[in-house]
Amino acid sequence: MKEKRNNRVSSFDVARLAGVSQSAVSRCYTPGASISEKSRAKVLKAAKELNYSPNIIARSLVQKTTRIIGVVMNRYASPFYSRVLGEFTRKIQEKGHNILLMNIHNEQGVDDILSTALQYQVDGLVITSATLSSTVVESCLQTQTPVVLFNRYSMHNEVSAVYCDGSDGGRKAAELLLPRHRRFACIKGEEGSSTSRDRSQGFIQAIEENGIRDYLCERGDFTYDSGYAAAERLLDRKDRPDAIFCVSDLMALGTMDAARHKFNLKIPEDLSVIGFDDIDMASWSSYDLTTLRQPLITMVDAAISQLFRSIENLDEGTLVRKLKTDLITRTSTRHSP
Amino acid sequence: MKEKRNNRVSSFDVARLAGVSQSAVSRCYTPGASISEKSRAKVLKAAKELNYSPNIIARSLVQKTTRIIGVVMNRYASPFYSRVLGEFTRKIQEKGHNILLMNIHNEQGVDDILSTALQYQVDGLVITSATLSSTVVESCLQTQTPVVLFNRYSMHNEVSAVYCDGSDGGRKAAELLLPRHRRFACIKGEEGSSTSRDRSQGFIQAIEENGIRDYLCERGDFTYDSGYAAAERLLDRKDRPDAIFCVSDLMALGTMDAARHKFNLKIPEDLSVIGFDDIDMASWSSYDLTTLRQPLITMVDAAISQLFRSIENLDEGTLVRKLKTDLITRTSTRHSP
DNA sequence: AGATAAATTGCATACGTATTCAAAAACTGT
DNA sequence: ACAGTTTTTGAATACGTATGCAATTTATCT
Repeated sequence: MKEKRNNRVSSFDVARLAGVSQSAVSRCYTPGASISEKSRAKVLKAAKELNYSPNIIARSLVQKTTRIIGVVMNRYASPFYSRVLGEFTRKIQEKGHNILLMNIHNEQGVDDILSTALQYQVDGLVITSATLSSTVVESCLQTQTPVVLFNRYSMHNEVSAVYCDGSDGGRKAAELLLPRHRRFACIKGEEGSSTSRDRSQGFIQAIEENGIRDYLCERGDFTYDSGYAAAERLLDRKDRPDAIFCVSDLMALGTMDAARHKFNLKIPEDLSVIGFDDIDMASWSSYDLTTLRQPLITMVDAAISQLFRSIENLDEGTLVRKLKTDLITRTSTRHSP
Repeated sequence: MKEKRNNRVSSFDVARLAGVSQSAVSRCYTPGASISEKSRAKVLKAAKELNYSPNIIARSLVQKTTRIIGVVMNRYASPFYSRVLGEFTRKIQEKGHNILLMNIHNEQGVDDILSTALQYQVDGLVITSATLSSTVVESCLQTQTPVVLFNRYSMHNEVSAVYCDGSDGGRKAAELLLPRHRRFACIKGEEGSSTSRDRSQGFIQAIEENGIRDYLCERGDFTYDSGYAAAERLLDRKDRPDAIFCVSDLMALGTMDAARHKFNLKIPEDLSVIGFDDIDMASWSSYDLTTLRQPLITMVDAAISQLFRSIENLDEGTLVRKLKTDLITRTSTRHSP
């Protein structure tokens, strides 16, 4: 079976029909190339007749540029990352490039995925969900493929990155809660997650600096359900917390639902909850969640412009940009006005 | 500036280092090709030393297959479509293919987007958010690019499609609500949306068949905010409805929040709300929304397997699959047990 | 018109791989 | 050891485009 389709029309076909050379038809599709109006007209007419359009794969081979950006993600079921992806595609398409979307399922397949991205000769790489092995970094350097990490950063600054200061965000959360609460808790994400680590560390450090040592910690995996479950464990205790910081909004929403519907607690009277991200749902009136907003648009802008600077002028160095979160106070927390 | 990078290592480089021909190194990466263990070892050693891996773009040119599937979407901020996208990427990657993600912003740019997808010589096309112009259909036929529409269908069955029976879903919603309610309303999506049209028609037809004529209609755009706003308009009336069918869950959630927090209504005592999709949030305990579940996994499976059947064996015809929704009854509606 | 400059054209080649084909090498059984 | 068979090999070519270059045409100016 599987007959190869050789019925694609090539530039030679339209050249023959138009009575010009193949070069001419190519030049017709190359902005700024030297071609007379007369030939252009003939070519376009023939092209339309045959329904021709240039084969980008072949073009990429000779031009050594595919106009493809690899975007590596995982869990974009998450509202935050699904908006991030939306912004990236919008911006990248605006720049006349296209997106090879690569999903990472288990952290161990990362190298394979990135290597196939490189095999597709992508012009650049956006990575939101993986730490790069040194092998991969080396491959990117060798092939001179610009890379920008999004909400990740590498310890040694050998690759560009844009991310949010999670530690500072956690600290802001603590500072908001400290005055009016007594028993603090934190719901973190997976052990290996750097974002979870930074955010919770900032929070914990700040409350420890205020002499508080007996705070509680639970772990989730950034999902609503895991937040709900973690909250159940916390609120079941007799020394239940009266303030919970969740390292993601989704877990915070789960926490609120557990508190209200399973434990019949009033928010914020009995319990303050604070999240991280500022996803759409945080502002829904059922939740009205106080949270640390990641400046999503700014972050994507920064990542994209850094990436394209590197693409257009390869000898530029790496750049790491750390942005601050904005504290968005809503009614899920008790706090001074 | 913009120096072309000619430092990529090619099969010739590793051939030279390994002391074999370029053909040999190519065969090393072609499963089933005829090559001795001895040469293979030499090649792999050299390849590793030079950190070589084959250029898929060049390979695609000769093999006439890119192993790329174009996926065309819009508004994947929406939880439903972001899960759809997640499933598609997972399945497509499992099959050893990759995804060219194309976002549609305004319905008029569709042709451009699809035509660039074709220029990239994609092996197949999944389209979730656009109706195809006849020009595009023709291009796909000419290039023999398999296409499958997702939650869209074309009137003339000339292209494969997988979608959900929206009309039947709307009817089920009506049947659930009819016994215990008196004033019905429907919140639709944009005028041009076929999914909105089917779902609302099914609903309206069913209640009309029961002799009810004075139902209300409002329009949103599938978002939470638009659902909230539409509900405000409905609930502000003195003849306010006691049952609202929304053609998407997100609008239903907005409706619930408006009812509860702006109008202080009890759900379901004062108002029943029913949605469509069964997104994650529908089952959150703050909402517990009755809804019509689209069998997302089944739908994606069907779409993928149809697509790959066409890819592997081009002479297969088109196939249209219409699936049924499942009514998921939760506590946002009054209904018989 | 003629000389010169400028724009256009087609030829040939390169991009990096897969693959056909004929030649060479490695086996097989006697 | 030898003819016959199978496996492996490298040279040559194709894929569809862009582009450097020399040749040709067209425009410009006196």
